Amino acid sequence: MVTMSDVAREAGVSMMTVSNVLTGRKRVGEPTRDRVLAAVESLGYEVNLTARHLRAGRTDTVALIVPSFHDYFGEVADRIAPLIEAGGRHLVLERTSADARSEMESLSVPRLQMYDGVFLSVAGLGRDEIDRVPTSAPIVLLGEREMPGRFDHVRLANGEGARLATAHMLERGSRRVLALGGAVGSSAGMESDRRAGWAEAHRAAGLVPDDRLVVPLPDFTSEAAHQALGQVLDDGPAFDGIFAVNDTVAFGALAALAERGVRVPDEVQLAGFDNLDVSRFVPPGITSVDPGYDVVAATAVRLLEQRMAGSDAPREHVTTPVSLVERGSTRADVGPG
Amino acid sequence: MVTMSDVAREAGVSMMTVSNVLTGRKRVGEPTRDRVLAAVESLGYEVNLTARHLRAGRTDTVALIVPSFHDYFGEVADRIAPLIEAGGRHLVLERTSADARSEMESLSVPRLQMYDGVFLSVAGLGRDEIDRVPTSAPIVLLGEREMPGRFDHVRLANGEGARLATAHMLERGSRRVLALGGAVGSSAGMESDRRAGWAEAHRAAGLVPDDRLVVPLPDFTSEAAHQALGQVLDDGPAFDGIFAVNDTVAFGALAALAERGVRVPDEVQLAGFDNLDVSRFVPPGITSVDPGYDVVAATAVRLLEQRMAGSDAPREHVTTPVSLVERGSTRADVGPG
DNA sequence: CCTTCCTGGTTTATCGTTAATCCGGCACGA
DNA sequence: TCGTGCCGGATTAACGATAAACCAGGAAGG
Repeated sequence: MVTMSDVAREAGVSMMTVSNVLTGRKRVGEPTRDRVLAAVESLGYEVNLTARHLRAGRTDTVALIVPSFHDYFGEVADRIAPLIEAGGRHLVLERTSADARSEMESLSVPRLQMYDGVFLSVAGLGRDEIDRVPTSAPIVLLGEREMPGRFDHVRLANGEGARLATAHMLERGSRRVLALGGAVGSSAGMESDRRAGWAEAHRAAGLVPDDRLVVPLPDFTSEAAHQALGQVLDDGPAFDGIFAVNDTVAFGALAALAERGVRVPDEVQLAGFDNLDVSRFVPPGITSVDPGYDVVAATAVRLLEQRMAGSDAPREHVTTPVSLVERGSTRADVGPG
Repeated sequence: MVTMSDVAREAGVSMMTVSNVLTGRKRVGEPTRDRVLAAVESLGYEVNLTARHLRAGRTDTVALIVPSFHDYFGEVADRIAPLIEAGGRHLVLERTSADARSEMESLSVPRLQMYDGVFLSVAGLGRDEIDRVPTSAPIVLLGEREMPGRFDHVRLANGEGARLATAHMLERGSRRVLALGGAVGSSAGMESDRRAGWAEAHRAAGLVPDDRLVVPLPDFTSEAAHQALGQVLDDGPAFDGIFAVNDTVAFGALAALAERGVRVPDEVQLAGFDNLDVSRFVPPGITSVDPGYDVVAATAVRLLEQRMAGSDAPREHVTTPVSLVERGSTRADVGPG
């Protein structure tokens, strides 16, 4: 590896002069600069960023650490990246998950400290892991869990989104809306928020939420939803609407319905959450709660940059608004039933 | 920031002893170890990875640098991550793209050298950028471009996949299969490979490929496909099958067909490429070419680890096999027409 | 009793870069 | 003529960790 001192020797100057030429932080005479540049060129020198980072005490890099790059977080990442770049920093992504050991690993404090700032999704994390993370580092939590106040936190208006979607289907004639992927217990997660919204919409419509309409899922995949809904269709309670906890789950539901010839939205209305790009195109178009990705991204970046700038203002917990995008999977008008 | 020397002072030992306790690389007496650990605990010391990396000359980190985290690369990333972790290293993702400046940025040699190894997708890159990358670093290219032999390279059997899908539809009664997202010119990219396979299937079936059936797209998004296919349906050549350059494009096509009441697969068969998870669930199930993600990932990781181990064996260019997954969007039997 | 070896630890030097300081000259104003 | 400044550049000293060499003291062996 060719280092700065090689260049310095080749050009007959000191290392500092090479550094100054390359960073432009101090004035260097024309002829000297030329000799340095020539040496750089001929030796093929490239600065060693690790060394620079050590010296500088920062990495100019921000990490987004999420359980999966798909769907929701993929969309968020796409929005955050340009904002971070605009701030002169660099964004990298890491996954939690894989196995438990490597989850600890990527959340280890030393690793977090390699970054000037971190967006951390707490979706799949235990409370213990989070409690081990020191408050000192600039960290913004993304996610739906109720979290200790120690960190800035951006979350969606999950309850409101679920309420919007469910109310919409109730308005359009549904009477028994399944909550697909709802949590039956009272765990403090995204799914319980969404379930609360589902229940609230029922009550607002003068209906009593029926717990048998809450269908839990082992995970929020299409496959799990496909299986579970198949079961319900075969020998579960009757229903005429589905609020899926997210769009991926909605696709699984769509497949189960199609297999049994159940027409959407005529017999069953369907709404999801996340408003994925593909949801717009999958016939008949999946009605979905839009998380307002741009706002989520902008808010998260604002909080993080504030923290990276050294602010010790009180932590903020921001809930960003959501909206309902109506498509063909729910009825445009109140149906006959 | 609390450093190792703080710990050493607190414990009344030398820095090396602290280091040895923490890394376990040398034996340390029981009472000394206890004092060190106590000091670590009380000061909240955490090792500085940047410094360790500088000293060690490696980062134990591998990067996957791709144009987007969606779809194909999202799937690949999911498969590569555990394999890299299993090798005791850490995987991070970066995006090329954003703007041109930051594209250069993330591909700059200094940045690449921060990683022990790099998977690089050349999808959106100019030849110039690639030529600037030195061969010395362990780099495995992922992608469909014809690339200089300087790098290890994993690519899909694109032509074969397109041929499989097209032949399948021709067998099942289609006579005029659209190539949606094919390149009309002879640019050396994935789309031209796929188009070649499309043409070959036609010839093998005794048909003359009709260039008017090749529909170029500005980009491979659902929206672009939706627009373009709408145009074709309104006043383009007649067709009874669609080979979409990827599944995302296929979704756009599906929407355009549905809007006009064209039945799939009865009137038009549809096949895509990538076999995304969702393609299995979107009614009627999208027939798709499966890229064999596991093989792609395993091959790429094998090549990179070889290179990281210092091998200077000749570069390998591996083409991994694909397979066709038949679903409801193509006909199970030859139809009446 | 002296050499040899081991144990548990310290000292020294270095990874590659850069902030801060220092220094020799030359120009310029008083 | 002598400060006073400035300019271009060199020296010094870190950033935080660790490999390698070194060393004190006791045990073992002859």
